[in-house]
Amino acid sequence: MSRASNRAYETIRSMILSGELPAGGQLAEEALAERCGVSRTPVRDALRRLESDLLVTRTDTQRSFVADWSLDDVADAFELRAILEGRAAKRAAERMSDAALERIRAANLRIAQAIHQPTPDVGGFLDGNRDFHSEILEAAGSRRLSALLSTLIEQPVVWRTAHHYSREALVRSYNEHEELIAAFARRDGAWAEAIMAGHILRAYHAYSDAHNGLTHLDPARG
Amino acid sequence: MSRASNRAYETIRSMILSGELPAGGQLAEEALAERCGVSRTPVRDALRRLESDLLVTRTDTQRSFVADWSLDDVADAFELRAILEGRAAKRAAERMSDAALERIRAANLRIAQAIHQPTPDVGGFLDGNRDFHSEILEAAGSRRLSALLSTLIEQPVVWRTAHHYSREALVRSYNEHEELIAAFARRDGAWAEAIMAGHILRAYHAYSDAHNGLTHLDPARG
DNA sequence: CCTGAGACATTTGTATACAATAATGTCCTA
DNA sequence: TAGGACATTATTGTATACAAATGTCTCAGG
Repeated sequence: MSRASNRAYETIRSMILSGELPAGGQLAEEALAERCGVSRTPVRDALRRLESDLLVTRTDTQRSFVADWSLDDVADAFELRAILEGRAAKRAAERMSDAALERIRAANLRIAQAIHQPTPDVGGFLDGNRDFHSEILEAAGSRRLSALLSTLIEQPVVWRTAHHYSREALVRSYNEHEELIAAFARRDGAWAEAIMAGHILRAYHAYSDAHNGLTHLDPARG
Repeated sequence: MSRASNRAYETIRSMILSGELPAGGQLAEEALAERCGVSRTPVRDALRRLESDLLVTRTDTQRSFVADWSLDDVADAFELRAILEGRAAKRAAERMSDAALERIRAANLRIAQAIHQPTPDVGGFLDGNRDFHSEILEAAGSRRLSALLSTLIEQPVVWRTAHHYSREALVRSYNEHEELIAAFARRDGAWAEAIMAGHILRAYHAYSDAHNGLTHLDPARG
């Protein structure tokens, strides 16, 4: 599944995450093939992968649609993330190498730099954030946990609203990361687990609040 | 992915679970296609699904192999199952309909009948057990939780050793199910969660004990 | 106006051929 | 004999054609 298949996967995935393909919309293989510039074979491959990511659903008659996330689904996903990423943080704290700890520190440093621009660099924040969390997952050393979490971390609704976070919210996130680092430095699994769970659930409520007031979403960042 | 694809999936899956395809063995698409009596296309489909079930792994160069489960992997999987199925039991208890409760009772009744044969009907036990747990998952009403757990419930090593459970072990399992039913009947989520977590972890240790002494596995049941 | 049967269009499933890539073996050189 | 470049073989990736299934529309009959 090298070039064409990955291309189809990335293309379709980003079209879903960006909202270019609307939630609930049907995904016809041939149309996607044309848009991606490949044949149907790699597109089918990509749809399978996206289905296991839960970004795509299939009817009983094998038609594919962009997954439609209800508010309950989002809450559900965050709750599970809190449990599983808490678990990951605990394991990570208990078995973290000094080198891994340094990489995690470095990731949060990049986050700090992204935040303290004249206008916060949200893209940079998201990159750093992804690195931060994936380093922890790596340190946890459980392939299974990684596999389970991979289906929970990418959520279209969240992705699309990330740009609306205020600088204050970004700073709060940074501070929680610092606290996590302190827990890791002390190899305190229980502490790390508690902070991580809180971190995820706070993020959920930030998302949730933003969606109670905002019915229209301004695509401009900042 | 109707007939041929499902057939390939079921065939390969059962060959893996039964041990006919040895752990670590390579899975060449064409060879599998021939054994399944279909072309490579549905086989590739099946391999993808099996990969997301973690029954198959792929190298960085896209060669497929039967997943090789280390003891740590098994422990890991059981631990996650305990957490997630505990969660499912809690949610189920909190929102269970009377009808669902009845179906769960019925499943455990089938288990009782399977156990109390002259020689215990292990196949019947496994069927009832699967129904019991999947009814709970259904009642929990979280598609995400179901999706996550589906990758954890089928484990080749466990599957292959199920036939070695003593009648006593089967009865213990039945009794724990009865206790779960009591928790459901009272809609006590915390109780249900605790029992379920214990139930899964006990099953893990039963498996683990069986594998400390047994290096050779007798295929005969009973 | 509703309903259902049937023709037609659309979409997905499978087989096959060929291209691209990875693994393996061979032979030459140092 | 060890090691490396090259040829050979095996395996996977992609495109395409066609088969099967599903969805849609029309129109007759009530």
